[in-house]
Amino acid sequence: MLEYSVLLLLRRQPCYANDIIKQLKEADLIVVEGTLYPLLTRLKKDGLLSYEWRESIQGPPRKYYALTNDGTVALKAMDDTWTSLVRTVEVLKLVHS
Amino acid sequence: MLEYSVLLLLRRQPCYANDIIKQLKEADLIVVEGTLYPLLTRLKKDGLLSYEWRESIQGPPRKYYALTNDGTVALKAMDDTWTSLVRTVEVLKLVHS
DNA sequence: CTATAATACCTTGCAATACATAGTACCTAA
DNA sequence: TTAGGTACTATGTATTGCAAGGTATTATAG
Repeated sequence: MLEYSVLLLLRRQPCYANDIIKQLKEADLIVVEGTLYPLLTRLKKDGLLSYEWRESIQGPPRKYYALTNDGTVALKAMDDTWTSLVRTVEVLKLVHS
Repeated sequence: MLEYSVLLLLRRQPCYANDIIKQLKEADLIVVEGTLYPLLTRLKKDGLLSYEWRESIQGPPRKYYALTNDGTVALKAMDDTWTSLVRTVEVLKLVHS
């Protein structure tokens, strides 16, 4: 689900790690560095994300991650998976109430 | 989410492992023995489930698991957590579309 | 010029979860 | 008494998330 959330975020525009953490927090999802960095590295390794270095106004340069074509395809698949999971829970709620 | 699903199932009536696997499959959730048994043991250990042995028509006796009071309380909390997660994803979908 | 603080990225170790696989125990029927 | 089906259990592995600590770059204060 976190992977899915990150891809959703990056659909709009490239972001770097702290951007992502901040935006997830705005959606009530608390994620820390130790979780996000390995996740971004993994998604990059799997070809779903790419990154480019951009200089910062203040501080060291940042890795701005963006969706690749494969990432867009994977995101569509996750859309279906997520929808299916939500539906599963709905069914369980209804049938066993 | 699987934990949540199992508690939802057991809300209606006590079930044993194969019952649960079958009913989850009917809701399009594939779970295998190696996953479910440790999960049931854990929920029992945490006091969310109790079980009683019942004889079977054919084969060895079965452990029928049921929600405890603590389990019912935990289920309510999971309801909120799940609703929150679903809402989070909805927000991410809308804001970043 | 150096030291400090802030920012950004990365690594390591641990715990929890899910799976594959194999194993044990019980019951019925041939 | 043995074979097969059912039910429960145990072990090892991969993945995921977190805590904690570490490295590198930049700006600012002394």
